[in-house]
Amino acid sequence: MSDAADVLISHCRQAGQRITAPRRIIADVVARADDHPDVPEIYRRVAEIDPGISLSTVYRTVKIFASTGLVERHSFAGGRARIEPASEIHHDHLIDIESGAVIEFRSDEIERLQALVARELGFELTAHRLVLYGRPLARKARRTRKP
Amino acid sequence: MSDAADVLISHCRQAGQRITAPRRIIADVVARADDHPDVPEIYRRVAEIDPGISLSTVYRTVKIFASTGLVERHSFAGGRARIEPASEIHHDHLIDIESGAVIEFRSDEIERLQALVARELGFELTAHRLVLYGRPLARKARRTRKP
DNA sequence: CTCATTAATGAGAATGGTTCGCAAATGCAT
DNA sequence: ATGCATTTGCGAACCATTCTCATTAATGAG
Repeated sequence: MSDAADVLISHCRQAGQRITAPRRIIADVVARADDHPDVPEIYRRVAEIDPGISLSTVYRTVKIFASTGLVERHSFAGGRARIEPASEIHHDHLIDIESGAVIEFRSDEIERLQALVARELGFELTAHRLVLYGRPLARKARRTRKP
Repeated sequence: MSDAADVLISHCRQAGQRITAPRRIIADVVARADDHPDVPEIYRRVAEIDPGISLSTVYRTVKIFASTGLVERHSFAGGRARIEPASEIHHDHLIDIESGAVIEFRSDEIERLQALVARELGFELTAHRLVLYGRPLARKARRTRKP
């Protein structure tokens, strides 16, 4: 049981939610996920630990976690929501269009400009979603192999 | 029949697609839409003109238009794809979290930084999606009513 | 203009993610 | 321990989207 999972369950308790076995397991699976799984995938992982837990419960629990802000629901592609444990530091995503891999990044400069743009439009920026799509550059100057 | 619709159908023809009555109508509805409707909504508008056109056909036709690049499919919120006729000049979107309204904007500065960030990560930026969410600022200096 | 060819359509079924409703099971304060 | 409100599991329901397939229609050749 990771500490991140502990944080999730303790927040649950503070929110007046009951701590149940399914929630512990789902918290653990979500907390240790580093690959932005969608809910069906989380369900698969949860099922490996306890096959009795229903898909509904996974959806419900993920929704609860998301409402505490400790877990984020993104929607990169076709409909399904992809989940990640929220980190203190905000980041955006870059999708490798060849492999589908999700790379996290952060640019304070871009963040700053976003707030600025929003303000110019007469809005207070409350959230944003930035996803870049890119093709890996031919890496001629790589230094992981000898020449 | 707007000229934008004409552009759509002529592109269709050039792509070897047949020009049919349903496609003409759907092209017209999409071309004159300025509010990012989703497909079911486009279907509703199409049905007002010709109730015989099926939802399947609307989906198929929108997909064709999207493949020509003349129409864009965004996914701002829960699952459904929202459609807009593509303009020459790229823009991003700001969502008014109170009204749900979609405001279009453009920031060359942000665009430039995105390409830069991608390159630093070892990618050639091929596309991006930026959506800002904001709350309207209290407009103290409004001048639409007298004091 | 007529035909044959072949793509497009309509209607409905199928899919896949997500939510709902409800009876049965369970956490938790007492 | 016990009662009761919260959760769960299961299946049905939903919604957007895609697929199937028989029927219809657009297009190019003659």
